[in-house]
Amino acid sequence: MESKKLVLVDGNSIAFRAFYAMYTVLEKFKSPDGLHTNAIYAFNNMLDLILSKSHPTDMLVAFDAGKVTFRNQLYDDYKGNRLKTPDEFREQLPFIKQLLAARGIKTYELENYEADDIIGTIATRANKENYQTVIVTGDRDLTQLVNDNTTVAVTIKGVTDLEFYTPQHFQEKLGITPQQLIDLKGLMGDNSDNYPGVTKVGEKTALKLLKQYGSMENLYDHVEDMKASKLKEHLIQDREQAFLSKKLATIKTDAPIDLQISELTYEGIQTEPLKQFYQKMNFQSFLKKMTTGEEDTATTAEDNIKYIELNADTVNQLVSSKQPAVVVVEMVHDNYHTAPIIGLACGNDQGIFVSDNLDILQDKSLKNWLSDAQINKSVFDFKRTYVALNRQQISLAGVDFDALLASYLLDVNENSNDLGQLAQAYGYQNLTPDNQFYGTGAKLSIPPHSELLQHLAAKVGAIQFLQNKLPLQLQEHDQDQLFDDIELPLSKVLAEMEIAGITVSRTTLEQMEQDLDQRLRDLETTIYQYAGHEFNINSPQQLSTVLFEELGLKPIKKNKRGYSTSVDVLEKLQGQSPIIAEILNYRQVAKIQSTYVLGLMNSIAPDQKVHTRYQQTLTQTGRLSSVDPNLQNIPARDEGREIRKAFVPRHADWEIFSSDYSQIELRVLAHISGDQNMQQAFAENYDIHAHTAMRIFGLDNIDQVTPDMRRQAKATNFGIVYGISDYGLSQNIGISRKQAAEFIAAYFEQYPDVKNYMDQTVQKAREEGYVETIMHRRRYLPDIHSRNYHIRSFAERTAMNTPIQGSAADIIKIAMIDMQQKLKDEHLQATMLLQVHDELIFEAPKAEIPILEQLVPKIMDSAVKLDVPLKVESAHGPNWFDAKG
DNA sequence: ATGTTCACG
DNA sequence: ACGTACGTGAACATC
Repeated sequence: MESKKLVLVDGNSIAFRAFYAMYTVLEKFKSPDGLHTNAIYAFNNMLDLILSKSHPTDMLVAFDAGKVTFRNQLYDDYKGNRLKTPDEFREQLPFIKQLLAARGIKTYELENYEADDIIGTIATRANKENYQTVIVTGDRDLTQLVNDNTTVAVTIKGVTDLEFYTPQHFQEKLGITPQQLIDLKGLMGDNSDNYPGVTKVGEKTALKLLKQYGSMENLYDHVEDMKASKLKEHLIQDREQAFLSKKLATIKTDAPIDLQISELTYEGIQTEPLKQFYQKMNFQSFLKKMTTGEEDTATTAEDNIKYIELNADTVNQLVSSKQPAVVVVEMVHDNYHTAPIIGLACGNDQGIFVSDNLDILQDKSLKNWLSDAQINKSVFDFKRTYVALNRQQISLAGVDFDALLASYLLDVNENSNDLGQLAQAYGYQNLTPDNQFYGTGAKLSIPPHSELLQHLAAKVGAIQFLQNKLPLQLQEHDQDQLFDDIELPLSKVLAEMEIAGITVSRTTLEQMEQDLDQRLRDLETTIYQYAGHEFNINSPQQLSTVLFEELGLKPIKKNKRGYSTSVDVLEKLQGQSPIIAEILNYRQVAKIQSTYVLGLMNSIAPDQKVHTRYQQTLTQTGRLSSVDPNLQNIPARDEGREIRKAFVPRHADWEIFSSDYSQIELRVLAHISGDQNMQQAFAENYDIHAHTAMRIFGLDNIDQVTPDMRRQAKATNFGIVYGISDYGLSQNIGISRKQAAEFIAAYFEQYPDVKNYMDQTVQKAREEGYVETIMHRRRYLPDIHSRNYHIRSFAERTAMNTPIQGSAADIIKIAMIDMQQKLKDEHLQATMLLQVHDELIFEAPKAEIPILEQLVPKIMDSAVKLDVPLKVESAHGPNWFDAKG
């Protein structure tokens, strides 16, 4: 007999997962009549996956019928802590049912029962008729139904990443049988369904008890024999509660369902209705898949785009128009300071003009057109385009839209930095992503002439498409100012800083290299002597063998591969063996040598400068990052600081000048929380850490604060900014967790509105799905809804930290734009070279230093108006090392 | 390709 | 009951 295969889907649970899996694109997925479609889309993806994987003969999607079920009669507060489901989700449910109808899949719901019970009942009936059953759900509770004929697929991440529970897998994972799951839930309760279990019994304890006693019934039969303990008391105390919880956890297998298995036959799609449905939802990719019958191989169609080859004959047609245009400068490699340009594409009302012959860039009329500020232009990645054209002595002007910057502001997760991917995410299907078009790594190659030109033309098409979508969304997010007045102007400032570059003295580095090399040899010799043999000190694995096996030291911390040998571990081992100090020293010196001395030398350009690239569309908070090389993590403390001596001005008789914001993040916190006590401390220019110490230690006078108190208060201030936890603080300053908790409580008592800010921000993230900076920079935090404590807590700390870190980033960005303008207006030779989060670094003729000492702090102070003053400190010297106050 | 360690704010 | 400080990039070893 041919075996029958049944798929049962937990409709509400999967739909809910689908909604949050695509939460960040909520506003991008809308049907023409304004309906949100993200959950419908993701749900459909899941259906495609499960159908292609399981090939069912029969299928049913079960839904919850309403809020109240028989479980509420057993226990009033069942699911009592559930938040109201968002409207954007609820409006999609009826359409998911429509989708299922068009796909020929039965749905079912039943008054008074949950979808679980429908599934449990049908699965049980199917077992009797020799079906192979697969249950798809986001709810682990359903794994109690697992048996030899029933597999449960639980979503891990999103809705297409599934974990398949068979009896074996279940056993391996939990060490009990699927049937024991209800005993487990009875003992430990369930937070998300809001029923209690036994006090102080969690998963670990419950599993231990079940492995010993087998079932709750047997456990309670023998509970009196247990030796006296808190656990025993709790078990006895909560007996009734535990059995109630077990009952709540038990899925019905005999619900009164008037549906025969024979009615569940999967009929396959109803072509016309499904097509119409996709059209109504604007699901272009699903439509395409239907009509072409192709699988999901990026079915782009670049040849839909018409273009004209750009050459001496056609260039006049392009530049004759003053109409808005799109400009694309193509380079395959990341580093646009050095990458060869392989193509150019320009589009306007005259058509799309494309060339892979770079001689055209020497054309006078084209150059003038590109640098004409009166002609509005759109690009993807202004900074990259500007720097590349600058290498051809062309000063690109008139750019008023950058699709890369816009997409980043709309959603900081959208940082693939690829136009094709971005355009596809917004529904434009005519551009192949670059990694696919050119290949990656060893397979990277440039396709032949005509294909390349077609690809460039498609890029112009994609930018034109995005230009019609993204500005409206920026407006909806209230991000016009952030885009027009901050990110786009900043992009040019950064380009100029990168092009300027900072001079690095090769001879200084070579000298350091010699010295460090000798020291490394000496340290190696000593370490080998202590160890008794040679080994690779850089290998954590080999080092841990030497320390923890051969020398018999006690491991402190584990990591995935074995025992940790990180600094904090080694510091705790100090004194137990003389080898430790030598290793710590070796690590430090080796780091300086390999990353900074040798690494930096490798990135010095022929002009003796290093030209970093600032990533403007990468971080989740709005900060910049710096790559190739990273000039934002040059050592600033201890011995490594010496490296800064190699960073020098480009002319003799010039100096390096540096200004930094003092405690900008705490000042931002004082501002946005509105906390009067903290604001007053800044208004009076108190030593903020000492002042905090005085408050949390309950002292009357700041003179009573000891250095150690100040140190602890300082760490607490930092902790607050990071979204504090008692554990984190205790680790950082080496106190007990309880003490740390007391610190935090005292802190919040002294700064009550800081506490309010933290609570409100987390609440806002839950309600709106995102948090914002003072300039409306936005970060979505879908994990704030996670059922996983760890993931959720992380999102909560992020919610607290991001507005603080991100607003500080906003402020220095404004200061940079103002500063660059001021340098120009005042005709100063001084050049802004680097930004290190709260610090700006310049080079300038000595004669201009007194001017900068006035000007830079003034501009930085007045970048924004906060309820607390900003404070800027400056220093200067013959190199970066000496330009430190 | 991924994890560990360590440099910065 | 559980396991964490927030944001980055580079070198190196190991998979």
